[in-house]
Amino acid sequence: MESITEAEIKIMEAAEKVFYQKGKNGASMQDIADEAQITRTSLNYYFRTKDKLFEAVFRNTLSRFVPEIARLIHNGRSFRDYLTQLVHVIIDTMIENPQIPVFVLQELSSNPDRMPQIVKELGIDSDFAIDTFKNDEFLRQLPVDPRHLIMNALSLCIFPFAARSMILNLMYDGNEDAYIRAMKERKQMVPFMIERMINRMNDET
Amino acid sequence: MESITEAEIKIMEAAEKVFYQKGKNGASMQDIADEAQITRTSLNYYFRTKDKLFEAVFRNTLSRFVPEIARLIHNGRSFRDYLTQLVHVIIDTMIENPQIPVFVLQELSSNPDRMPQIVKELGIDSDFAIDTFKNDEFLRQLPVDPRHLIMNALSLCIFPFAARSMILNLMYDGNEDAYIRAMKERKQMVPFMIERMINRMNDET
DNA sequence: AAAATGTTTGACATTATTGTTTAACTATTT
DNA sequence: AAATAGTTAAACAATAATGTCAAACATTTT
Repeated sequence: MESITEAEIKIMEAAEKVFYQKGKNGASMQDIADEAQITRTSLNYYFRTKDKLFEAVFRNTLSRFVPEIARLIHNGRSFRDYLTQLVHVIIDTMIENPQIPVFVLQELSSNPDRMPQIVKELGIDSDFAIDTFKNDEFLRQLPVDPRHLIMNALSLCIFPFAARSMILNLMYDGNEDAYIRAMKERKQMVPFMIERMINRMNDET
Repeated sequence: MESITEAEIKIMEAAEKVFYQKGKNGASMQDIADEAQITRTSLNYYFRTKDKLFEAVFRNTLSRFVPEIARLIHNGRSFRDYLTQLVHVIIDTMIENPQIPVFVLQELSSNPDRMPQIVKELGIDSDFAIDTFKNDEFLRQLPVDPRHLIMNALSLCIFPFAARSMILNLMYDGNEDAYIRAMKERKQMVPFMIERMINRMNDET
């Protein structure tokens, strides 16, 4: 019976906190053990190596939103609907955990293979997704490359969290509530922009 | 006579390469010494500590685009012009050095104080910039919060480089030329979108 | 309660990393 | 060429970090 014990949960929470804050290499096993209030030896007992622990935390992080996105893709809704829903899932997740973007981007950049692997395991088959988009009649008649549309949606959702400290301090004067409020506004604004983008492009090109 | 020697340049180049690749904590002084083909002791001779070396590399990175942006702000052009130029500066810089976004965002997140400090030294006075925007008549009559506009412009420019490996592999099949071409397209597309954003918002709200 | 299983701890071994010192070496100045 | 300043390198010291082991301890099963 392989079930997740209380201790493991406590460790994962501590590890997540420390990894988010200090990054994979900046965090030591001792830091994490301290945060979890156990000895470092116990940490090794549960997760054997730092890399295994990191992988567990990373997978856990991705599992907060990747399965939802997988469902969106496989539900076969229209591209418009898909983008709108995607925006909501992403922004809601990031409001809960603003450090995710840097954490994920950092790992993606220093180890480009791990993430695609896990994403696949969590239910997103990139080939399937690409095929779906390629066969969407709506997309086929769009004068704008849908890849730009997807990039735009992701950019507009994720970047403001990736650059959180700068934006918070420079634009919102360190007022966290104002910052969060702005991020929530974006849940409406981004789909609106995407929509307008598609229409205008249709009009003018 | 404090001038930059050839050795220092060689070291900075090596350090930049290694820091970009492995991050501040992932990179060791030995890694950098190897890359620069000198002994680690020489490295310490020139830069004394790892943190000083990192700071030098970080400042050097910022100096590639921050002064240009500072000039844009102080030239007192209209907000529209400013955003358009900003987009060009950023995308051009990132095409030259796609690893900058993750490098900077990582440091910004783990050490939020260093960057604002250096940015100021490189000529951007954030208070001045904010005042300028606050007094722009065009902005005052806009129905959309200009902070969102700035966030949007930055997001659309920077994120596609921050998530480079994912976008390259999933959307452009690993074809670097196609990826670069797409990024160049965005130099036109992003200002166009910002423009449309402003107009449509005016029309409909 | 004896046995078996699971968990915690302290001690250990190993390696990686950083920064310093001292001596050798090189180039430049006087 | 003697002296000076600048550079390199080997050796050293100190610490930090990882992973393993065996013994102690606790909990559950038989």
